[in-house]
Amino acid sequence: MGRGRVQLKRIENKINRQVTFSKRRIGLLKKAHEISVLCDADTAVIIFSTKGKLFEYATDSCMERILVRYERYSYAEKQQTALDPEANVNWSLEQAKLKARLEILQKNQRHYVGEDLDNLSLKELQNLEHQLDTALKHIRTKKNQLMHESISQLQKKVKEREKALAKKTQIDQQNQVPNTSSILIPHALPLNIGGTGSSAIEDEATTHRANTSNTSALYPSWMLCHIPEQ
Amino acid sequence: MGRGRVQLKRIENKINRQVTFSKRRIGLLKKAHEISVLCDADTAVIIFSTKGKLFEYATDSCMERILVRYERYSYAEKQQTALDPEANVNWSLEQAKLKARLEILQKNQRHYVGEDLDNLSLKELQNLEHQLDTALKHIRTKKNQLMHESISQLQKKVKEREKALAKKTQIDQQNQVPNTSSILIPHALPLNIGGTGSSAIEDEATTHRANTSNTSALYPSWMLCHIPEQ
DNA sequence: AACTATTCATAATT
DNA sequence: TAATTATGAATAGTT
Repeated sequence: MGRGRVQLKRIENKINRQVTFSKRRIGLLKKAHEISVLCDADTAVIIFSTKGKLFEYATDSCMERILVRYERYSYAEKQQTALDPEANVNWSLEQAKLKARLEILQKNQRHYVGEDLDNLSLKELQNLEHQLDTALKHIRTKKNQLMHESISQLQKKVKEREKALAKKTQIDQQNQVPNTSSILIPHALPLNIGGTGSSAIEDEATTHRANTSNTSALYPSWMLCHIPEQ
Repeated sequence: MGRGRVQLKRIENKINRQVTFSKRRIGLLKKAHEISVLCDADTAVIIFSTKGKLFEYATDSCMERILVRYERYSYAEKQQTALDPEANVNWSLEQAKLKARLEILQKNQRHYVGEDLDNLSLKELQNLEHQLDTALKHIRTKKNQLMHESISQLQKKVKEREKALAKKTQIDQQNQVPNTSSILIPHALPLNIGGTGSSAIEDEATTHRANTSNTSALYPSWMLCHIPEQ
């Protein structure tokens, strides 16, 4: 990368090594974060510089959780881990971190339902507004999609019934039973599946705007972490 | 990288996610090795796939050494002593509960930002829509309130300055220095305070954000640790 | 699994 | 120390 190919051996020039370390460290942590988010992976990176300074990344900012998971994974080979006093420490740390995260999430949650707004700045309020606006657009898009699907299905059913009735009528007539007075002719269904008082058409207009809007870079990425699928 | 820009969010397509995971996993481990060799750093990478499979890299292939070093480095945070085994059980139970709550909250959180909507029913979508709609109203009310407050303050300041200038002018005239041509007469502020769309204040905030943080849009905040290495 | 068209990362340079 | 730039690497989408 950069000017010229790079040899995979220790950079002897101290300055260059330091500079390269800084750059690559950032790159490595960034990529760890990316695979974590993109691929739903639990990732931890630990880097000690030559001088012993620590840099780290962990999915959800919770290194201990991943390290515990790591230790547990290789538990089969080391039966002692569970009895190790240090494991206890890890547990309590994990506990504290979980609680902290819970609190943050709960606080955010309240913001998302429009509560506890008093301590927010104008800028924060604007961010929140934008975020919810975007979310609403997504939701309405999805809702519309579902409604259209269900309408299509209903219409399909109606047509089927219409056909069946027509056929039956024909048969009845052939059988010289010309009693058609009781045949029910289906009409178009009176569909008015509105959302929050707004009409479907209005929603659709909103939807189109949603499709073109940019949603990335709005949320703090940690808060959006997915639920592990296992 | 590759065809088109990639946005930092979970890849929903399972196949694509799996493929990307394989590729990026290799890339990440390779880069970990490179920084390790080039910059003489002690590096460890742990990756759990969605399905729980473990992948790892450690300088000199000795993960335990690095993990021990890590624990030692952050030992200051863990002053807690070992607990009796009974407490341990309770803790793990507590842990499980916390995690369950966290997962629920996280799932909700995603809904609140308009993601992961695929498994929701029409009714759930409508509820969500209503909830967010209400929240948005609260938020906008609060925002408007804040903006009005700040406007009042600004107008107050303007008036004060107006007064001061008027006074000074008077004094100048009394002192036979009739130079009033350069006096700036403040006008009413051009205020255009809308709800959602494009208010002057909103635009200004946005502009400011763009100017000051064009790098932090690219890198998550944790990555922007500008502490130079000692 | 192999192949590009692109974007990204970064070594060298300023 | 911080930008800029030329260049090699990584990789998303495709076959």
